[in-house]
Parts: sequence; C-alpha cells; structure tokens
Amino acid sequence: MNEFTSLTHLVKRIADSTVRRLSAYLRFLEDFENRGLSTISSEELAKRGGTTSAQVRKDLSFFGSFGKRGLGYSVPELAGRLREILGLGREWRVFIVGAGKIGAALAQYRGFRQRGFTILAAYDNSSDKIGKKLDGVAVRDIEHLERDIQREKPDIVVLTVPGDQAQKVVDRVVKAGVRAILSFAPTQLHAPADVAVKTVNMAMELEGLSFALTNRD
Amino acid sequence: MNEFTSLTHLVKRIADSTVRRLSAYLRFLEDFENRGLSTISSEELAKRGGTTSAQVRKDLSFFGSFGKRGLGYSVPELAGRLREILGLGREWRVFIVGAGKIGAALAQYRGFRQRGFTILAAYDNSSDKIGKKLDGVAVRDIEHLERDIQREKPDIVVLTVPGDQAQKVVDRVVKAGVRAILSFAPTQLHAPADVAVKTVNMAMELEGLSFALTNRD
DNA sequence: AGTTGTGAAGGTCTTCACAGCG
DNA sequence: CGCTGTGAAGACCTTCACAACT
Repeated sequence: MNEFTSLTHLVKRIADSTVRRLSAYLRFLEDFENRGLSTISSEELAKRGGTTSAQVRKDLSFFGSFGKRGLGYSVPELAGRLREILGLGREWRVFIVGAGKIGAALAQYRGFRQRGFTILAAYDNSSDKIGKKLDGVAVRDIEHLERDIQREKPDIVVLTVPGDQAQKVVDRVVKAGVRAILSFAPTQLHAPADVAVKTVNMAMELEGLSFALTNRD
Repeated sequence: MNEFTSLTHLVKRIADSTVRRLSAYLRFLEDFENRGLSTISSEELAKRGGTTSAQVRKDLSFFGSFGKRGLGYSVPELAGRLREILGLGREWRVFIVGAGKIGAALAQYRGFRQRGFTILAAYDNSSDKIGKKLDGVAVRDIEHLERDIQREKPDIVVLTVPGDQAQKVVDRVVKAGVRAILSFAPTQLHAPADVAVKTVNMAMELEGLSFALTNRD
C-alpha cells in the first residue's frame, strides 16, 4: 500500500479499536500542533495514548506510509491525513432527537462544532419544549421528523429519548433515509447493516465498574 | 466449573466485551421477568442482544452452568446470577465531580438509583454552583474533595469536568483512595493499574460515525 | 544511528459443532 | 428430541523483531 491508496476502497476491514485510536492520535497531534512542535515519533504518540509504538505504526499502515524513517511523523501532515481518514474534512449535519437533560447537554457541547458537526435542530414530543431553544438550537415537534429529514438531509441522528421509545425512533429515521445514529438510550437497538449505530450506555459502563470492583484478586 | 464456583477467584480473565454482554442480557431478563415469562433459551437472548447463541452460552460458562439442557435458563434464576456476577447486590456510593450540564444530566438519571448506585454529592469549583442543588444532589466545594472522600468513602467517581482538568482530578481522587472512575472528558486518562477507569468519549463516537459514513463501499 | 513499515508469531475472542444431559 | 456446555477451529487483533530507509 502506498501514499496514493484511495481511502474509498480499503483493502482490509478496519477494526473499531483502530478507528478509536486514530481519533485519540489526532487529539494528541492537535495538542502538539498548538505547541508548535513539528515532528513526533510513534513512541511518543503511543505513550500519550496508552498503547505501544508498534500498534501506532500498524494502525497507520492500513492507510499508507506517512512517516520518515529515522525521524518520525510530521505533526501537521499526519494530523491532516488523520482528519482525511476520519472524514473530518467536511461538515456533518446532525439532528438531536429528544430534548431532555442529555439532549440539552449535547446541544451546548463545544466538541461538536469544533470537529465540523453542525446541529441543525432538536426534536421532542412535549409541547413545553417545542418552539423553545436549547442553547441556541431550535426544538421542533417530533411530528415533523420525517419531513425535515427529507428536506434537510441530516447525516447523523443523535438519540436522547427514553429507552422505551428509542427503537421506534430508529425505525422512523432509518426509513426516512438516515444512515448513522448515536444513541444514549440504555437499550439494544436493531437497524439494517448499512446503518452505522453507536450506543453510549451509561448503565453498562457503571456495571462494568461494579464488576471490576467486585472481581478483584 | 460448577454452581459453587466462587466469583472471587475467577480462573480466566474476563473480557470487557463479555461483561458488556452480561449487562445487556440482564436487561433483557428483567424485561422477561416483568412479562412473567419463566424460561428463556440462549437463542432468544442472542436475538435480542444482537449476538449468537454460542456466544451467550460461552459468556455464561465462565461463571458456571446455569441452564437446563433441553429447556433453557430460568429467567429469575439467571437474572439473580447475573446481578451477583456484576456485583449489583449491594449499594455503590458515587461522587460526581463537575456540576456542568453533563453532571446535571447524570444527577437526574434514574438508571443510577435503579441499579443501586447512590449519588452522595456533586463537586464544582464555581461559587455560582456551590451550595445549590442539582436535582436533589448537593453541590459542594471541590476544595473539600479529599476530605469528603476520606469521610464518605465513595466507591466510584463520575468525572464531568472539562478535559484540561480531568487528569488533575484523577490524580487527586486516586491519591485519596478511589479505585473506580467513569469519565466523560474527551481526553486519555492515566491511572495506576489497580484503578478501574472507563471513559465515555462523545467526540470519539462521532468520529467513528464520520469514519463509517466516509469509508463505505 | 534512529525510526518506520511490515511479515510472522503470539494471544485473545468468536464461532463451530457435537457430546452430554434433561 | 432439544438445548446446554465446551473443546477445537477459525477469525481477528496485538506484539515482536528486523529489514529498509533517511
């Protein structure tokens, strides 16, 4: 694989864990960029990311050869490559469905905008919330969800509705054409294979800690 | 391995993915319990959890033999076993550090109490917030964090401070004796090996979706 | 000399497939 | 007969170790 390899037909399926690490590397590189440093070795990236230098080089090798032997990686170049690989060179349009506390917390989250994720609108079924604003984001009637998806073509739907309504909303937005969902509902969601679904499940994380605390040697 | 196997000296290290699935199985079993169903097969559990029946049986087999051949699993019995395995048979004491929007969303999250996680207090460094309540949870001065950890012995600290303060807080609470942390900061945290750290990183999840949307066939 | 890029080895997790038991 | 429990096989991911290059 060389530097001209197109990202649009990857030879190998890329592991989720690899993508998560690339995301982490990018964050460190941006730190380095801000501090004006110009090169970095796989060893330094590894130390920050809690992994090994071999892992860093392997992760990057799936996408090309970005380093210089004996020197390391150019910080701005590698950051640029990672942004390109992760698809961060464009705007991603986001709808938030569910204007409760978590929806509100996300609406004001600066990380979205910083990375090119634009929140177009939020949706709710409560008349108390419809028509109001959530940190500058308009809350609309969930009745109009399908219509608005067709009109405004969001790329990603962030789901912050109660668990018992989550699957219903997934079915609706998938039918309307959405192909990526980030859910905060504590339920297993089912969607067609061509829809990317990520779930952040607080209950599961807490139980993971409970397990870890319980099963110590 | 038989039903008397002690959970306190597991033969094998249990994979994180296994623990996450156990957590999911428990949720389905509670659903089944509420509907009054008495037995369930590995196949049914698998369908709900988006996995395979072999995976379900393998996951459970690390902890014992809970099923009846030809029949399946007793719903209440298996639910009880999973609660025991996950360490949910007791109260877990939680401090929230960071009383911003995410901290507030967590303070009101019902899932905590339902599973035996009791939020004792929240901490912040802003005088606007100290002394106020966050959905019934008192907000205290972060100055008193170490003193209060020693007094009230929380099992888990939930971290919802800005990224640039997260590592500092980790160092403080670890030094004060905390052995489990759930962080919402978008940074890599470093802690000793005997401290369980889970990180929920929104930025990473979004970038995972961006990658998935970008690298389709 | 120093660091990358990568086949090969090693380790972990998932799936298979069937013996064993109810 | 049906479904579990589990070794063995297979797939996947990480680590090793070194040739290749600057």
